[in-house]
Amino acid sequence: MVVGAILTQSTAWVNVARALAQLRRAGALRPAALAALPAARLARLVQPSGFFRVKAGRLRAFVRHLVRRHGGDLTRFLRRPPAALRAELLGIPGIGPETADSILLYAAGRPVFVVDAYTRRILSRHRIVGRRVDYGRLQAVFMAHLPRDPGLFNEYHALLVRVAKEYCRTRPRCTRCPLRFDLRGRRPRV
DNA sequence: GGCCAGGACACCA
DNA sequence: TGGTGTCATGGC
Repeated sequence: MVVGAILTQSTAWVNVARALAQLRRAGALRPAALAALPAARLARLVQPSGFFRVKAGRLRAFVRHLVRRHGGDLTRFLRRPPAALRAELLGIPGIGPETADSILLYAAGRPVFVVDAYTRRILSRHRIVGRRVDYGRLQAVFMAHLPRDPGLFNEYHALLVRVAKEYCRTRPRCTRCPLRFDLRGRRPRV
């Protein structure tokens, strides 16, 4: 889950799955094995997920931190109090708010709502928040109005992604699509 | 061949 | 503080 959270940065999950399959075949999904992998070899394994040199560096930064600070014990690391774990994750190069929260929710099972480009896009298009709302404020909208249930946050986020993807998939040539604008926050094309 | 995709970060004004 | 470029592959 941690590796997937890093590899999925600005990348469709189907390509992340390819990289994960290669890592699994190489026996490189355990912290010790990942830490022992030469940078060039790791980069080749994660190549299908794009930005492979950057992501290989980020994976290495994470496992280096895990080994140095927690003896490579991922379970112990993930059992840290959520606020402390989040702060620690944000201190690792290449892990920002969304990646940290993905690890908290999906790997550590903590009730943290993950805000991604789809979440921002849907809420801003419904005028629930402004286009330039910062990550923390958008996250607070969900955290303040939903029960703090990891399973609920997990499914809620998954449904937002599904709705957005399905809407666009069924209307590939719809230039007036209300959801279709640049995920990086630039102006809509419509 | 162009466009775009479930971020993070450095750099600049 | 906000805007922009960079990282890079793969599907359409």
